[in-house]
Parts: sequence; C-alpha cells; structure tokens
Amino acid sequence: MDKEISQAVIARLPRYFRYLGELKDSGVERISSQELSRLMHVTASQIRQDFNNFGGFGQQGYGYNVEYLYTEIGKILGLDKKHHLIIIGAGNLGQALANYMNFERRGFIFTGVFDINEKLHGKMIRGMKVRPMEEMQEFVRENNIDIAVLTIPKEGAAAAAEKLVGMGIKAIWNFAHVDLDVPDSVQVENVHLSDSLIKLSYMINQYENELEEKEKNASGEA
Amino acid sequence: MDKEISQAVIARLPRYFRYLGELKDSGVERISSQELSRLMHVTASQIRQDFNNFGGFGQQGYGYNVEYLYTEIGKILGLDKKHHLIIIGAGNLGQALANYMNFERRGFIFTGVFDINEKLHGKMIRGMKVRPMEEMQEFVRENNIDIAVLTIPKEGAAAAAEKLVGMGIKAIWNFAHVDLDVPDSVQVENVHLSDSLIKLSYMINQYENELEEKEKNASGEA
DNA sequence: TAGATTGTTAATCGATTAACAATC
DNA sequence: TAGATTGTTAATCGATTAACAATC
Repeated sequence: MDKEISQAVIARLPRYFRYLGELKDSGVERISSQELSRLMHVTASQIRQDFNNFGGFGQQGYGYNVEYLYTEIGKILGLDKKHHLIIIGAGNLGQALANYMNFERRGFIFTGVFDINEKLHGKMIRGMKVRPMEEMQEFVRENNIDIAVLTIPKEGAAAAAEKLVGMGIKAIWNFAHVDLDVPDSVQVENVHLSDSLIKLSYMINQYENELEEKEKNASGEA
Repeated sequence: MDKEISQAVIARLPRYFRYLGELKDSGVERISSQELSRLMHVTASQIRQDFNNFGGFGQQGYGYNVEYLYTEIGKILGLDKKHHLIIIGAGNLGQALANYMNFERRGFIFTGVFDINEKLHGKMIRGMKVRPMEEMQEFVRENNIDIAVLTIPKEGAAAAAEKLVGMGIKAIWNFAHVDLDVPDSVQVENVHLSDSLIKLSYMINQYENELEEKEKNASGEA
C-alpha cells in the first residue's frame, strides 16, 4: 500500500501546478528545485520532497523538465479527467462563479444551475437555464454529475448536501457557511469566505499591536 | 515579548468564533472543551492549547462561559474594530461579494467600488456607484480605507497591489490568481478559487484510486 | 570526466496529543 | 468536600529542513 500523502502536500500541489503552467507558457523548458524555490518562496528541499511523494520526475544534474512535470502533476490532480458540475443556488455568488470561473479550462464542465426561487427558473446563466430543485435528482443521474457547487444560504445547506449524497454525487464545493457532515465517499472542499476575511482582520490587528509594542519598547529604552 | 502564535492556530480561530456565535445564539451558557471537541471534531486538548495561547478564558470544574469566550475571541480577531473596505474590480465576482458578503455584520464597512471599465462607472452596486480607478488614491485617503478587495483579472493585480501599498492600505483580500509581493506591513489573504477546485479534483481522484486498489486486493485474495 | 542536481536518509523543528496537578 | 475540568508540562507524532550519496 502507498504511503498516505499529507494534507499539507496536497494543499501545495495546485500552486506548483500554477507556477509550472506559467513557466511552460513563457517557454521555459527546464527548472531546478533551487530556481523554483526562489520563484515560489519555499525551500528547494520541500519541493523535492513534495514531488518525490509521487515518484521521481527529475533527473540528476539537469533538474525538472517543465512540460513533463506540469503534465504529471496535472494527472496527479485528476485534471486529465472531465468533471461534470452543477451549481446549487443561482444567487449572486452562484451566478458570479458560473460567469467568472472559466470551469471548462481545467476540464470542469458546467452542466446546470438549480434554485428554489421560482422567479429565477428559466433565467439563463452562462448558457444554462435555472432549473427547479425538484429536477435535480433526475438531472444528476442523466448527466453524470460529479461535483455540486453549493452556493445557497447556510440554512438549507445541510439538507441539500444530504440530498446530493443520496444522489451519489462525488464531491461538494461548499460555499455555505457551515461544516457539512457527509460520508467519506463524498469529498468536501470548503470555501468559507467570512472566515478568510476574519483572518485578515486578525492579521491587521496583530501587526498593529506589534508596532505599538515596538514603539513602547523603543521609547522605554530612550 | 509574547510568544509567536502559529499560523495553524490563527487559521482555526474564525471557526471557533463561528461555533461559539452559534452556541451563544442558541442560548448555550457554558461549554467544556470536551463538549466543544465533540461538536467541532477536534481534540479537547487542542482546543485548550489554542485558547491558552491568548490567556486563560476558562474555569476549572466549570468550563468556558460561551458569551465571554465569544467576546474575547472576537477581540483577538480584531472584530471589535471597524474596518473600511473597498472593492477593486466591479465584475461578476466583485459585485457578488458586495451583495453577498454581509460585510457590515462583522464591522467591515463597504465604502466604495472601483473599476477601469468606463461602461460600469456610475452603476450602483449595493448602494455605491462604481468609480474610475483614477479616483482611488484620493478616496482611500479621505475615507480611511483599511482593506482592498482585489477582484480584477490577474494581469492587473500586481500593479493594483503596488498602487494600494503606496496609498498606505493595511490589507488586501486577494481573489486574483497570483501571489502578490507586498511589504510585511501590508497583510494579504489569498482566496485562490481555482486552487481550491483543483484540490477537490485531487480528492475525487485519490478516493477513486483507493477504491480501485481495494477491489484489486480483494479479488486477489479471493 | 567534472559539475550539477536529484532522490533520499537523517536531523531538526514545530504542532498535536496525552497526562496530570492545580483549582474552581 | 468530591467531582469536574481547566491550564500546563511532558511525550509523541509529523512535517520541514539539512546533508549527501547516487547519478545524469
């Protein structure tokens, strides 16, 4: 059995993939862990360790072939496969994601939008008409939907998630501000925007407190 | 000098704050680390360690007073202070965040929106008219803006960030798909939505590979 | 071949968990 | 007082960094 890959490594993979994509696009053919280290502001040692979780992609004395590494990491990330995706909740955020995310670029196929609000039914969002929630089950089955993007208020999120689990969905990209309780067979990635903004508030506060302390110390020494 | 708080702890604080807020709202007066542990699916030991980074908020034999702890964590997070915030980029995502985020609830005061696109100038978004980028500098100074929400394409993000730094902004909530290079005095919180979705793709892939392996092993043993 | 750089083992560092004395 | 539960120290675990032999 393969060794378990740590969450820390997994969280770093998309960033490697992004940098390698940019290097590839700008025509860079090869790169050493040290060069990549300088570019990404992480240690060369960590880069080599991370890659070696998945096998040896480099060559001693040469470094890594950018295009090859990019492709391999893409495969590790499952980006060589197509994923069919629906959006649950056609409000501000749901609409924005549909229009903004450029899903198709990475093999995510935007297939439908659902909302409980009757007034939205039939409205077109990125070429798809908004459907009532009642049609979801049939739709998911018929269109082989893998991923549900949950952009509804937190009150309805748990119930929606349970329904989705029952339909055999593989993953939920959760923007609702609750932690969903689903079986291990269903993958959940949370995007808790409020938590992220609150963290920013903490960092501002922290920095200002440190400044104050420094000033106090400086005046004390003077 | 106080001991440095680890990133891991900081990242957990908003979640504690959220759970405590919900407990408070549902009228719970006190909670032990063990009860909270069961609720949040983290160890009681970690909860106590995390809180004790900031001082003793509990009482032996009793546990934690929910309202008090909620208030104290709020202060640690800087949520007792008001933060003035502008959105740079009035596209899909910028508009959605303005309408969806409920900034005021946590003391973030939505003060203005800016965009390079002339067609959007004057359009009203959540009660604020979209302004041209040229007015930004004066606006930031006059309105004491603390936080800029960056919802523009990645091409313009670095330049915008540099301008904002020059204006003395305190923090950037960055939705552009690049890693910004700013001085330590400016806090950056990245929300890389594509990275998040790619991580979900990895998790789906990983789970399916594991399943396959298990089946293979099972048939081998049979 | 000599130089460069990986892959990998070992050392260090930090974060999490366990244990328990302090104390409400 | 006895029971409960914190605050905190110690033990464990895991992740990061350093070092270097393998090898292109």
